[in-house]
Amino acid sequence: MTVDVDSPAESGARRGSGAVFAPLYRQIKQLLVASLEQGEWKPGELIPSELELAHRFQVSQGTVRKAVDELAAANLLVRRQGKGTFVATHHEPRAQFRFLRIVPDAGEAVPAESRFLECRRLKAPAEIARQLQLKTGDPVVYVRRLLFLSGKPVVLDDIWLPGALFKGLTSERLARYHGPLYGLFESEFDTRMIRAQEQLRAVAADATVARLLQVPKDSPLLLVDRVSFSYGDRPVEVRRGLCVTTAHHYRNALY
Amino acid sequence: MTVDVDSPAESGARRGSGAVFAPLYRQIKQLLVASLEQGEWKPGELIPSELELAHRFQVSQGTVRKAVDELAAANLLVRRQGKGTFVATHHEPRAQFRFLRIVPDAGEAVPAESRFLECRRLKAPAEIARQLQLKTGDPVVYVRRLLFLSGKPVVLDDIWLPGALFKGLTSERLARYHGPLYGLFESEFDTRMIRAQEQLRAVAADATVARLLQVPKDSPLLLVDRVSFSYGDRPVEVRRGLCVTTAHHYRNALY
DNA sequence: TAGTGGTCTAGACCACATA
DNA sequence: ATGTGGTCTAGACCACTAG
Repeated sequence: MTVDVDSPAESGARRGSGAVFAPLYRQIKQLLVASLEQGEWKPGELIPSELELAHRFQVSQGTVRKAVDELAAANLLVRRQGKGTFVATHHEPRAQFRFLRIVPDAGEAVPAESRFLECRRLKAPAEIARQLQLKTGDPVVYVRRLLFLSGKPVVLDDIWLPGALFKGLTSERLARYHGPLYGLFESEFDTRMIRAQEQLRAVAADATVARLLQVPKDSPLLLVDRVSFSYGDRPVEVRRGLCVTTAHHYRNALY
Repeated sequence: MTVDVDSPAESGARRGSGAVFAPLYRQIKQLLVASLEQGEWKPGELIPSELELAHRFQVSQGTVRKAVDELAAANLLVRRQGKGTFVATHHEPRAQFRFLRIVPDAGEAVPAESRFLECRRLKAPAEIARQLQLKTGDPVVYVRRLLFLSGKPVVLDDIWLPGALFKGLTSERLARYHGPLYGLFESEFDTRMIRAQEQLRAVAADATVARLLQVPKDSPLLLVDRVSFSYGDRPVEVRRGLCVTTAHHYRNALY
């Protein structure tokens, strides 16, 4: 399910040898991930057919299929019968709500609208640096934005990104863009968010936050601390969201 | 992934006919779920081998394998190489943390301890009845309990269960039991929780809750509204948890 | 040694999309 | 008509478990 880096993974595809540390299809999977990471196929693009990949890697179609199956289950690839297999993208509407879990209590989920309040470079505080696997003081981009749902401010996000990856990111660039933030990141900065880990807590609104979210001071807010990862489990975003949950909630499914 | 009820599902397993509404392996899957639901194999028990099931259903081993794969992915079955395939159970430690998402900010997840405050029968309020797909006034069992982590009260749960399914459930029965609640439900009441849907919000503690959780009145608490489902997407539990998130948090993974 | 799930293959046919 | 993924089969062999 996850994007494991679970073995040395030789390139030689020998059948059932025993000297190989991972099953063939896992090796194929890692080769495909490597191609995705290196940008051989961009988000939204068609990848080669199963038969073509089978020839390339000198394995049977069934083995490629199993590798692709796992990548599709992990939302890295999307299969479309009759058309082919595509690299998943944060631009397709289907992917919108994978990382946006705040939905209205009643009615349909509505596309969110962003207002960017701040965007500036700064030296990473210790805690942020740790989470991004950087050194304290390394350059990071800091973004503060308000998320509006049905015209009401609902979420205040503070976002930290590694400066090295997001060089051209500015207030103007953000203001011009409309759509999911992760879409922008993948199109303009070659950084694709694959998975994220979140910690949720309830906190009281301080004066500044209360003003921005138009709620009374000390109102209970849902705090969502997120670290997002790209290929190879590299952390590439720290996000701290404060959500008003009077008319919205965070939805989750347990299996 | 989910336990779909996605077709009329004939029992006849004819190969690639076209008159059949679901692929063979989906039909097999539904037949397996039916056997689980009817208790042919109990939680923790070994189910027949793939070859045996293939003979029973008159399909190839590969088709059974695909059906079992999906059921294992949905956590209904557990495969153990060399031993066989087992019915998943809430008793095995592996399953504990699937439905308990509250973990300490630091240190390892510790087994939770329950103190039951109340357990009584009552007529279902409208909202609870709706969520349990009962009629208002139908009998339900109401349970209130405190969850302790490392000796501290952390979660106050209010739980509603269909009275028809939980006839013998009493305070004494609960007090005697140690372990996960869903383990008790599956062993003693033949009701297995398969999946759940949650809504999270931040709220302020009222006087009663504050006293029970040993926090100041109006402290921000994490409210977790859960509906749990058994086989066939039958709702069988409504749970409303209030969590102190000063030293703990709700953890979640996004893919 | 025997039985189980796990991997891999090769080939057939179906369902869907496009030209 | 062609090419894609989706399903199904049959058979071989591997890895793990237990008697």
